[in-house]
Amino acid sequence: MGRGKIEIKRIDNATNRQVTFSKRRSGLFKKAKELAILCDAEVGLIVFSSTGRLYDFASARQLLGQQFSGRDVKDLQNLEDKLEMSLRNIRMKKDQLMIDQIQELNRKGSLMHRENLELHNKVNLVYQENIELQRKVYEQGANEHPASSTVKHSSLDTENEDVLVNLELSQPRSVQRDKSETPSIGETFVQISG
Amino acid sequence: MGRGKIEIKRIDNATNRQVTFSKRRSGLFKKAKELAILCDAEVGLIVFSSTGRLYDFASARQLLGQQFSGRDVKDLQNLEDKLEMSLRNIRMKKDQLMIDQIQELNRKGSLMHRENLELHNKVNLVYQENIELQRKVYEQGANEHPASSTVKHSSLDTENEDVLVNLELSQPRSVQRDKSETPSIGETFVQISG
DNA sequence: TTGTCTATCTATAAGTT
DNA sequence: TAACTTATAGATAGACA
Repeated sequence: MGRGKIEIKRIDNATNRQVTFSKRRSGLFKKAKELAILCDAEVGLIVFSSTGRLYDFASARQLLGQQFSGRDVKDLQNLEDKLEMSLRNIRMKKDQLMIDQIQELNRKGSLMHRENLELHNKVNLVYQENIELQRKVYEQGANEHPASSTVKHSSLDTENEDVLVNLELSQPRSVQRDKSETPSIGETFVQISG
Repeated sequence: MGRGKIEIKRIDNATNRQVTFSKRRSGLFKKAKELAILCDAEVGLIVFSSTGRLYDFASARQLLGQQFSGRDVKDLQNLEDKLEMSLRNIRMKKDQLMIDQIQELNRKGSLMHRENLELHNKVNLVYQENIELQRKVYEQGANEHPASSTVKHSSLDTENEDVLVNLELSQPRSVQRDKSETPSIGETFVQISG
């Protein structure tokens, strides 16, 4: 229904596909609503785009199953079975997703922990170096300007254990990255839901 | 989209409504399928006519929820909740329907039982009458043709209890009647599913 | 009822902004 | 990218078989 006739097969061009999806989806929902009104029918429609977005419609402002006076037991049993199977599938998928994400979080957590240990060692080294430098500066200063010794100890002057704990508990920056992108060390956080 | 434009409101004429339902339903399902194919989307469509007939379509030959790699946990939780509520509603409706039908069966069963008792009494009466008649015939025959006494006892010549049991266990004729029609006594059977 | 016909209305593909 | 435009394909209301 347009300038040209199109074959009914997956549209290759992603942009065209998205545009057509948007147009046809709104057309479909419109027609579903019209059918419900014109013919006094119950209509339920659910659409997932290929990118995972959800669109749905149910006539009569009520969930499936709130008015089935006309249905017989066999039909209802059938519907119940289908819904139960869908429910099982969705639960499984959801559980798997959560398990995956927990594993991923654990993996990245342990990476971060290793990174923290390394940073801790680095800090320790720099700290020792610093003390050494300060000592030298102090000795030099004592020789040349005995009265102007003002180089203070920095905040690094704490227990090593404290430094490590602070690093582990630090808040992640807000992340919204493509999953396929390889995260650099120090950006290993995962969001549970979108 | 036809000879005239129509307003989107319930079609009053039942015949027109049915015809329009049939046409538009097939159009809707066609478009749902096209959307699924053209745009690589998951589409689920379910329609109940006002007379209670069910039509449905789900893309990709699988039940809702068998391929949701792209979905996040929040969406799936949402879907799970909706399906669970639908399931509860359908179960309740089904259970109520079955309870109603069991009650109806009990009611009609007790009617039948009463009817059987009455029939039993009637049979008893007729049987006694029969015995009386046979006796008279025998006495008459003995007077006129002593050698030709051939009137036999019929199959009614059984224990009363047996007669009653047989009546209660008799097979119903096949019934497919409108529920609103008042059944005559002796046709009080109910079908569980259509 | 169920299908066919066809004038007319609607949806939309491709193009434009 | 999203919103308009427009020519054309597609859907369908009403009539009839």
